Amino acid sequence: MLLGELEKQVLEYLWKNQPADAKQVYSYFKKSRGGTLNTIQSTLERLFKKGLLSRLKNGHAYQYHPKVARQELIGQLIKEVTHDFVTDGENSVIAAFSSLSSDLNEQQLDKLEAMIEQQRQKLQKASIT
Amino acid sequence: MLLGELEKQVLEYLWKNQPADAKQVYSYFKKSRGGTLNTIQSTLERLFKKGLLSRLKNGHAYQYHPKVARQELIGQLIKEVTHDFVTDGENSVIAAFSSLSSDLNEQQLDKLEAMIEQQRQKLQKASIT
DNA sequence: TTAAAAACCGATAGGCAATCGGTTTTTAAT
DNA sequence: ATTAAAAACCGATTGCCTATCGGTTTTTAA
Repeated sequence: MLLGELEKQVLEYLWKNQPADAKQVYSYFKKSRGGTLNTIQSTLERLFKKGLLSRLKNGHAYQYHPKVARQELIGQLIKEVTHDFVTDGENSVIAAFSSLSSDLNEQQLDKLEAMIEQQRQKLQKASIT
Repeated sequence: MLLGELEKQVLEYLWKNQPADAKQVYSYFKKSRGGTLNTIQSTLERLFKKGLLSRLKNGHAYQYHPKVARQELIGQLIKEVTHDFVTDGENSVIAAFSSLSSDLNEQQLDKLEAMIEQQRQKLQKASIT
């Protein structure tokens, strides 16, 4: 899934201000980047079609809600972008790690290990069931 | 950096058969997907412009070499695709992990921990110097 | 010197984000 | 009910990029 620049920015906005209608989103971007309400509307429409937003009529205007969380989207994007290069049983995270491990400092390594531990717990519980 | 389908496939080929000239690459793809030599040539040209390949004249034809390793490219792509969504001091790997950890089984967690340990060693050595 | 091989150039098709004018539909106020 | 405003909806355009390929120029080797 390719996300345009405006799409990304609108997503960010919605993660912080949810829900919002086109007008609200527009009033936020108007200052910084101009454009028309219509542009925001079709951007929201595109994000909706991509399944990244849900929407409900509230009065006359749609209220848009993010349908995926930031982390979730990041994960999805990583999977997509790596998919063709990640072979056999290799996992994207493993691939990501071996590519990017040199960017990590000790605190981040600690954090990662803590998360691994968490995941181990989950697997443990699942295996008992 | 957006990579087209053919670009990805050509890259894969070059990682396995390096170096190669357009003709060689073409003779490989000819069977499976048809097309003309020219298509392969301009694909190689595009990859070259993107800095993913280097090339040297050998006789009359360019010899193309991958300039980035697979892991390296994966890392680069992940960074790009996550860049806009990864905030403050958060690292892409960390973000990736929290999104994708549930995909990992015990063996993979082991592997990841081993890699973390490796990275710790590196940091250790670097801090001594 | 010349024929073949390869690079180079240019054009076209197709896909997608961004943009925006104009039309239709919906809503709410009179 | 009527109508004016608001919002959705539609369609067209621009710009960027990959893929594709015909044709021309350059290079090389016989």
